[in-house]
Amino acid sequence: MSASIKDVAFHAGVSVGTVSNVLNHPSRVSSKTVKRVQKSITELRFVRNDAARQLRAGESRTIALLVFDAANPFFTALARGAEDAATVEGYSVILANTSESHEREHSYLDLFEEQRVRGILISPYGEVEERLSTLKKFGIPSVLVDRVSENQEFSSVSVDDHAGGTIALNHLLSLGRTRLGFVGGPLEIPQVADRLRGAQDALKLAPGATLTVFETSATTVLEGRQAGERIKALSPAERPTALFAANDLVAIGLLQALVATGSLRVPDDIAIVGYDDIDFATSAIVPLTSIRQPSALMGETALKLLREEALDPSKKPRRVVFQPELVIRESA
Amino acid sequence: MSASIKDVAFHAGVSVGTVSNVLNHPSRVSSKTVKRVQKSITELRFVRNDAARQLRAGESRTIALLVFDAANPFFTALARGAEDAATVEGYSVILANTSESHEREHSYLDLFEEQRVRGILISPYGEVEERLSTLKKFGIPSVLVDRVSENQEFSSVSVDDHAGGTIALNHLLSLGRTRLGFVGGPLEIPQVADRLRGAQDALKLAPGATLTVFETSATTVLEGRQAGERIKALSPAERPTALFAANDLVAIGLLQALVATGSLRVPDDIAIVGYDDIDFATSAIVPLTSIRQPSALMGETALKLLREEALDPSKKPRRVVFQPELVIRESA
DNA sequence: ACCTAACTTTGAAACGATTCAATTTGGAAT
DNA sequence: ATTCCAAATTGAATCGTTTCAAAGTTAGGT
Repeated sequence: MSASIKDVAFHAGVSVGTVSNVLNHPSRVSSKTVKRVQKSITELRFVRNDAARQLRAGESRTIALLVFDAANPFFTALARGAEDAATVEGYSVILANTSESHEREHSYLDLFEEQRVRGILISPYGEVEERLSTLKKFGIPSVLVDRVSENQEFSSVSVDDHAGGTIALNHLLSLGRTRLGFVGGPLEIPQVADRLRGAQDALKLAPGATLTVFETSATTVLEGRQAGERIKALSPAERPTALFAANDLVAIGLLQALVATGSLRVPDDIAIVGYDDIDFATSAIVPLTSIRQPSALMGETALKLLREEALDPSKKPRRVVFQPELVIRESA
Repeated sequence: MSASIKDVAFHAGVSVGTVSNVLNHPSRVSSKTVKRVQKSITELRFVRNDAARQLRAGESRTIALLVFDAANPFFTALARGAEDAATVEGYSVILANTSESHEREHSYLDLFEEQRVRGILISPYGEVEERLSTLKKFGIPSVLVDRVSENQEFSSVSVDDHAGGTIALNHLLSLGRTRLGFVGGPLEIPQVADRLRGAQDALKLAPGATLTVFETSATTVLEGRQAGERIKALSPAERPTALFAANDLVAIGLLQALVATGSLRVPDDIAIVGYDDIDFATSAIVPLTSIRQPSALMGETALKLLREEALDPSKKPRRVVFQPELVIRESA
């Protein structure tokens, strides 16, 4: 169908080796020949066959990014960071969406192995470390994203949720609020638990301040709104004057319950800090103060770690932990 | 590094041809041999090298899906539909994100051509039909998604926005409202214009009803809120009693302006219909009545059209247009 | 004019799978 | 025991690249 390197060689009157050199090591070829070959390439619309190149070279130039929820803004930002970094290195990133399915997670890993991708960036949904471990033995390294490796076998890029909790609480304390509340759950989710612990640890340094936990069964807008109703029903004396929500969705739910019906003012009566700094945070009824994770930077870093492992498979895994950042808007 | 078909053949004491047959045409091989070979395959952890297979077979089993905004819930749903359909056919889908960059759009098309993907599903960002046309000549078919082909050269899957507008307006009329408003813009965006025209055409059949257009400069929450402020400032006599928003983001902005400050009730004073039925529609302050597009079905259909073209490249392009659907919640 | 060193170009081998014509095997029928 | 046929198996050729040792070319110094 399309022209091969042989056709180009014939058309330009040189050998296939020379054409290949024009493609991969132009400095080895005289500039006159380079020009002639390139002319043939455009005339014949030659496009390198990646399968053949990869077969011979033994390694591909694609990196796979496997996430369990491609719709999550955090992951799309991360993907963009990884893609940018990959482009610089001459790699391309293909994105695959687990869609929170164990089966899909495995079948994509199978596909990537057949394709002999250069490496895998993965935000694991199920238990895959063992599988990744065999892949590593066969020359396909992985880097974990937004999750640390249980057995230290893999490099990882994550965010310090404990620090995020501390930052959020300190901000609320700095506003002079002392009757505080944490809204979110379930507390089994590591991220939620870490954020709460970070807040509690910050509290220890603030004598006189209290932190009540309002646990929810999920971190959704709906659960946030229900928690908000509970809080609104409290007497002014026991009602917290500041809330730290486990994520922005919960915070938006809180806003809806507290503000929409007009009974309380944010931040005057109750200050609110969210987490994640999603796009909707800016356009909430009251623009939301939130904790931002450096998602694009995380993607970029994950790619760099992957490249390190690809170059030297015996390299000791590195664990990179990013610090979150406070973004102040109007809600606190 | 990893075992090849030759290693498996040696280990099982058969020829490479037999191993290949076990992999691709098991019926041609005696069951005794099949078993023995499969044992060797698992013992050696043999995994087919896709590059070699593809080189020899001349065609890949991957389909590329290229969208300009992977974060848009509409596209992720569409992607899922396409993936499901692909799995059934034995194909896999890789997702690439243009990120609203012309350069990226082109470089991904280059990559796909090098990889000789089996076909491309694309929601074009820039002017790419010419490029797709050459790809088609070289055996890589494309199907346009959420956009129709200008020169009829490609199959496409889209949604009837005109009908969506009609459905929305008829619903508002059926609630007995006669002073209506359309909020959204810019009107140069084909989707927005079609929705408005659909609404205007429905209006013609309802004597006595009027439709005022409140144009915005973008379809965002912020613009929706500003439009809402303008509408709130109108005298009760001229204020519409029902609004049709060009999309859910605008509708959410309207809700914020009208409801959050407590002066008007939705739907009692003003009914609101959105468009797209995004996740946030359910969790808006007042759960939003909206127009849903069958995103997953669209992905599935796009994949089927692509397969048709892949099997018979001379096939005439087909244009599939889906009908949107009204989802009634509380806002109207 | 000749030698050398540096630079160019060549062409065959290799990557790992699939295909298919040719060969071998195993039974059934005689 | 012999013949014959279908079923099973073999192995060489092939896909399009890259690599690299070997051969060829050029120019500079004497």
